Amino acid sequence: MVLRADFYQRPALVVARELLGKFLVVRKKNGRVVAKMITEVEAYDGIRDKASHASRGKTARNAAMFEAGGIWYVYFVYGMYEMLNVVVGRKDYPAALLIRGVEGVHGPGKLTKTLGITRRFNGLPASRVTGLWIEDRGVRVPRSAIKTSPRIGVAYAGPVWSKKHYRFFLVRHDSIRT
DNA sequence: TAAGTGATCTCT
DNA sequence: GAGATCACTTAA
Repeated sequence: MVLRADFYQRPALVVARELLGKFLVVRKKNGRVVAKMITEVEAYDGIRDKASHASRGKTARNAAMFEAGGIWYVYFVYGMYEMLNVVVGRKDYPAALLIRGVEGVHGPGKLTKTLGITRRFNGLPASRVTGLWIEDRGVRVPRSAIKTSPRIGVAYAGPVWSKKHYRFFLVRHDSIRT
């Protein structure tokens, strides 16, 4: 089942947990469809989140974060890597989830490279139409399989926001059944 | 541990 | 326009 806009248009921390165990699906140029289970995400929640690109207001780059949930926010960093986020929450409340890992691919930069995801998806809906979407394939994730930690690479955000447990990841993959 | 890489943002 | 920074990765 393809996740629809109403799934995303809820609080970031709620959607973040529920995204674990869902499948990121991409239709490649050759028509082939690749689906991989999401295993690691990070939340960026609101304008007051000092680690978020949106903390200093709306710019050309982060505009997608201010839209209603259900679209992609893809940006380019370090001269090399595309970062894939899905926008969540309501319109004009900037929030997004960075997809950091899927099964077999650990790291947001590697993930986009492996799956061929680039900024061309920025601002587009997560749907079959655009060729990049997320599905619920019935995987049940027990709460005990989810761990949290501070987000990676956000020391600049100061002592409060850099330490929030906004990173969610799966452990004990073998305990998860379809 | 540090370099690589270029878009983006914040000053001049 | 210039300079600093950066939600990363890899090789050492």
